[in-house]
Amino acid sequence: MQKHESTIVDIARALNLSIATVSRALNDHPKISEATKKKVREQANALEYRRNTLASGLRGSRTNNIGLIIPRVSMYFHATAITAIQNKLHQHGYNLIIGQTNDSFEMEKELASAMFSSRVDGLMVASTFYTTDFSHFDVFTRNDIPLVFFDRVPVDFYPAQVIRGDDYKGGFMATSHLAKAGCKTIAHLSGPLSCNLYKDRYAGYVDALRKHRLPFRKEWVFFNELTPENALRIARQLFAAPPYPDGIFASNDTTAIILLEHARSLGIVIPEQLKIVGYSNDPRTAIISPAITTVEQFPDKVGERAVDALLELMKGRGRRKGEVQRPIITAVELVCRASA
Amino acid sequence: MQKHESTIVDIARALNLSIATVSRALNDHPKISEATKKKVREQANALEYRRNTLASGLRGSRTNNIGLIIPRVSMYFHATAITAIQNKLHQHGYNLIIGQTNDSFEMEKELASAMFSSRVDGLMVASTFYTTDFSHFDVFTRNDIPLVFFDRVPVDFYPAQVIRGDDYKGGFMATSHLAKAGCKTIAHLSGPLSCNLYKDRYAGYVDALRKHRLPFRKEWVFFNELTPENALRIARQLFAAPPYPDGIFASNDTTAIILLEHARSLGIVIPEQLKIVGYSNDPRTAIISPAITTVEQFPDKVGERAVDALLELMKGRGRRKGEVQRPIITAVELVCRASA
DNA sequence: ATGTTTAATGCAAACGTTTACATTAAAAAC
DNA sequence: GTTTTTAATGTAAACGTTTGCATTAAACAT
Repeated sequence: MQKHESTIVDIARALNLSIATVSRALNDHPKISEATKKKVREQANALEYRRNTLASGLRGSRTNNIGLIIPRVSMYFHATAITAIQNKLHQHGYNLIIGQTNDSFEMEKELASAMFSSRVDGLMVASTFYTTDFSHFDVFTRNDIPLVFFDRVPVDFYPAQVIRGDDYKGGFMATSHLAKAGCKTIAHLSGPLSCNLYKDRYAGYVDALRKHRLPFRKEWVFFNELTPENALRIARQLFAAPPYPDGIFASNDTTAIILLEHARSLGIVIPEQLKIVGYSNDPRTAIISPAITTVEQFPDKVGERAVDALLELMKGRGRRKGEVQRPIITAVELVCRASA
Repeated sequence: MQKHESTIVDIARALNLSIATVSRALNDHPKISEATKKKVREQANALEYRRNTLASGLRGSRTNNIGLIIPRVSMYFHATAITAIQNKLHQHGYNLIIGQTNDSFEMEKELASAMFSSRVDGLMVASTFYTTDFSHFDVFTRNDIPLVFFDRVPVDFYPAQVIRGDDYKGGFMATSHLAKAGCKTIAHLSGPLSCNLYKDRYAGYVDALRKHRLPFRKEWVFFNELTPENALRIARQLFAAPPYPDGIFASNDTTAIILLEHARSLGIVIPEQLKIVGYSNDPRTAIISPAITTVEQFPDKVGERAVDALLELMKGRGRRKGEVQRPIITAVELVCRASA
């Protein structure tokens, strides 16, 4: 057996055909006779031939690889979205290259460059919390490579397709739910407003307060990154001394869980004395007791819509150059549980 | 500005140098003068040049891409492992290409082929539950492409590096813990024995029973795939009529959680009347009440060890051809909580 | 018979790098 | 002042495909 990976040249030699014919046969070109195609396919099998996608990508300027830049694959929302994305892309014959930023802006820049280097056919991005400058993606737009942002998207205008959940509505529903349940003093744990998610949820919170004629008090709103550490620190601060809030809208579930556990440890009874709403419908919220009311984002739908949008862009590539697409906003849903 | 992506040819033309010199300059070749390197780097920046990794991979037969084949990126263990893997690979200048099998054997074959096609420099695999034939990976071993299996690994001999947790010990510790806590009748929800994980945990279970002189009863051992549906079905079956088991060792946490919830709904008091131990230390086990005793597998360590092994293989590529590496077994730890 | 169409295949260039093997020019050695 | 060494750069082939443009041979039309 030959020692090197077999190529179409090997097949051509074995069958005494030209490499052009072999290439066409393998690509099911209409002008190649069925007999030849069959022979070629059989020989290819016998030699365990696999197309070298580097060579074919280089020549044909098409790699069938899609890049995905994402903060952390292990977060519930993203893990679920990835699954949907990968499945759908695979159906259409694409592979997925995943890069993880760990919410580092520098890493995001590096990854964008690396993705371009490997000539992905398209790129999907959920940016870091701190990305406000998106110019590292210019190389994609300039070279007309389809680019979609999903979930974490540019706050200011950037010429690329955007798919995101309806965070304003989510924030509004969550806060309204607390208000309707009788809460008078609703605190909000937001994240940095540089991120569209928190900005929109916060806006929903503010408007819901106004609608229900509840006071907005800035000492009950927090804008730190929603790490467990920060959550615990703020929980301590909130419950250091009365008056306590009687409702909390936390902009993510991890934070909601920590708040709940901390309040419980202080003997505060939930939902009687304190109501809590989280965001994302992380599996843990269903299991903790009392189970936490939260906002379902349908990460799989978001992922699928993002892929749809990307495929659409790839189809129309070249034509609609520079055309501005309007953002796609996906539905959210309040999941009512015992905590509120 | 030019319309096409810029290449080293563009740089060479702009500086009136040969493309060879430019290539060497960009690769920091020792024989190129500092002055030239500087000029080249500046021009590259100006033109927003990015190396085309297809071309360089084709020529140099090195892509800097590592493939990862995994059942589901959203499972806790794997999501965590991926994060560790990706971070560590990135430190060494590699990108990660992830393929998800959804535990389908057919998909695994397809993905293996696709990974080979894109000429990954190495491949990491956690196989499906049902993979017993590993011949679709032969193309890697035959072409001397580093291959490591982790977590879900071949049960029978296969000539590739293996990294796995100490599942036998995990099963043994879990069962012993129940026995020491006074359980006399310990059921075990295992998965299909075609998978090393379940096979080893089951073996640990059996040996622990023997050591503690407890009876083994085959009607209290189950080997179905550990889906939520199966878990619920078995839970109903176990508690349809007395005698009930007084301890259960579930081979995964999802199953343990469902058992716990079902038992609770029947009014069975945990841990007094029934003790439960799970496997994996899924975050949900810490949050449910009572919190579930489980086995920590340190997925990040497993991932890192797998990367270490892969990097090692890539270094020594060619030399130790055919040499058999012995499996690496990583530590596990019993996490004692209220459920047992 | 000769010209024309059609079907099947072949030739050779191109994609953007890397690298073995020159080549050149300047410096060093004699 | 010739030869030798050294440093810097250039030439051209190669990696494995794809594809525009032939070419060939057979089938058909005149």
